[in-house]
Amino acid sequence: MKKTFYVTTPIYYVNAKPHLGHAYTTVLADTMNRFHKILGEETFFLTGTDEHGDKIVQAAQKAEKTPQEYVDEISGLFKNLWPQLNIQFDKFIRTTDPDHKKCVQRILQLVYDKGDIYFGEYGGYYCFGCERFYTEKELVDGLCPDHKKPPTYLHEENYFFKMSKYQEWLIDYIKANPDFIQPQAYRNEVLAILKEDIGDLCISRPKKRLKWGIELPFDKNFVTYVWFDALINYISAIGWPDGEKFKKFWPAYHIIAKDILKPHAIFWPTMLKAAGIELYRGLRVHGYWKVDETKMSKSLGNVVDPLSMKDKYGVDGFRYFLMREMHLGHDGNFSEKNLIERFNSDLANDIGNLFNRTLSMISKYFGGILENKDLSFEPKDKDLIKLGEDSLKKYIESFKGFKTAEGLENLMVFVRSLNKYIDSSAPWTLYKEKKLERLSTVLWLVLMSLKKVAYALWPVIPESSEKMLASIGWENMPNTITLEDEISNWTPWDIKEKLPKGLNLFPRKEVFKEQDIKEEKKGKEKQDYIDFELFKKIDLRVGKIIEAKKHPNADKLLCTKVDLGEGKIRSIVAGIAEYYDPTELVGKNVVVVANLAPRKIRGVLSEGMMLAIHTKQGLKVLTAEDDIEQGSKIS
RNA sequence: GGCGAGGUAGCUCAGUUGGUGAGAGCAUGCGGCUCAUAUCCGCAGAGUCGGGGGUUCGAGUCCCUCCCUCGCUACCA
Repeated sequence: MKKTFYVTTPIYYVNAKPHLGHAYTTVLADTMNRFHKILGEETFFLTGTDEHGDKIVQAAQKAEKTPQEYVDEISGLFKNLWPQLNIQFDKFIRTTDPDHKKCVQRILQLVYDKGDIYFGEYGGYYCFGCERFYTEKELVDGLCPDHKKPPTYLHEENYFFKMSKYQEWLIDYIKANPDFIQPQAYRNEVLAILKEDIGDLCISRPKKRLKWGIELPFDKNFVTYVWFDALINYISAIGWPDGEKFKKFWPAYHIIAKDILKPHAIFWPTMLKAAGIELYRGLRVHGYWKVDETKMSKSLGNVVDPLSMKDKYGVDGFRYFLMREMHLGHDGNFSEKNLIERFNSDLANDIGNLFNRTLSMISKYFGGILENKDLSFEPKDKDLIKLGEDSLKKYIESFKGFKTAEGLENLMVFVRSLNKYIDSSAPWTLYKEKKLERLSTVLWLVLMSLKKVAYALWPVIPESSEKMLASIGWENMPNTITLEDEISNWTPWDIKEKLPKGLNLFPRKEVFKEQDIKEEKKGKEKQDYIDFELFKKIDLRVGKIIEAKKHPNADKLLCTKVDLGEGKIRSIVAGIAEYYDPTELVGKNVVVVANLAPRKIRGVLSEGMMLAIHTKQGLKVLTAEDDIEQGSKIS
């Protein structure tokens, strides 16, 4: 039976336009999918959209549409975008698909019947504007990121998944399967998270507040929330439990960005375990693309939309850069300058020119057809063959590990050596000296090498790869021979028609001028400052401490009452218990950030921040002279 | 504050269990070729391998310490 390969991207939330990050993840998945195709495997590639939740409902209202109309529209944007990047998915799943909903409910019921879902109380920060809970991490400076207002702490009853029950098992599993989560750094991170109590997972929302979701099969008053909906797409898409595709393709490789590591590395395996479903095969985690901010600054007038890069440099130029420049697990830096340099050196100068010069010679010396197929290799030819096979093998190994940058570098070693080989063989001299037999051997060897290079590049730059293969008279497109077999296949093929005189797939691009680079540097220096407007936003005031006591539930914190002369007394929690006795603080005039967002600290509300000086001896609260009026503004 | 990952040529990165003068590509400079997209090939310069200390006959590679970056986390606010 054919080996199978199943790869997924996350399903993308339909409240935002696709950006560079989405594009990278999906191109990587497509590249991996195509790579396994040319390894001769039967593959399946899933992507899609995540369409439930409040944010969608609100966005729909704004657009004066029903949620369904709204998600239909945005989901379509994603679905139609990918083909423009030559991304060929096998299925595009939407969490509003009826099949998906049924599948989610079936799994919920299964886990519920098993006793791993219970009803309990939930408390969290709730924003009435958004009609949703936020985790502390999602809050920006203690405020709802959308409404910039402090959330309210609410209790309500909900359903929970007994995730903690599987914590020990998961630790053992990850330790026993080093390949399960990669790269290593993220595996370590997951193990670190698992050292602490992961708790149980709240999986529902009452319908009275959220209707746009999948109803719990065992309680009509609730819908499921986020993870029991979203993660299950990976198996609902292929027809769990009885579907043929599920039987054939599961388990999958999941590609994700590092921001959703925890749900995929912890929630999802425990969910699968609880449902008695085989775990996924591997999780592959990549970093972020940083986009050079100065390039995007308005003052320079050179704002760059990364997706427009494909229009400027072609789909393949863009895809190549993404795959070549991002080292799996690390953050990458996206800049047009780097893209141009990479495009010119690898694609235009090395690969493109190599194809062009070879075709040109075959055309000039043999009228476009290499007839002599009776080749005899000299030692230097055999060296080239050895080197080519080695580099292609390394390429395959790297790609199997999702390390595209490393793989492409290995392939470039072969490409460079081909340019060297042409130079040292000097076909133009052979031609002058009429050594036509040797000349045809040299050109065949280069041509056969080019076939391998073009073939190996198909996963990354499919369109160009196909053009390259066609240009050298090899019309048998991928799937007729596996890449691994092709590596050691050094037999000439029939060239039926004259090969073209040249092939200019990647015309060189203009390099950035020095001027631009200097301006870029100038912009960078500016970033180290904050502007005056920003400073003005900070409201510093003098306040008198009228009461101070230890925090009931924390060693390092003091709870104080501070009078800012505004008619009400503020409660401020300060992390200075190690340095001050509560009594010695009372009566002091201190400096307070008056407009800092309120926040609960270990259960006590803090409505401001007391400034303090970090001295070698410890913290010293910044004080003002005693006769200064409370509420005085500092600037 | 704790844990983890890093800090190697201008840039992106390799450097096996410590051992011949520290590497590759890109970028820079010089030279060569002419089939080719001013492309290709060769040569060269450049690095106190984050700082300091230690173990060792010998350390980028082990130990300690400090500094910096990133991630996670916390009784930071």
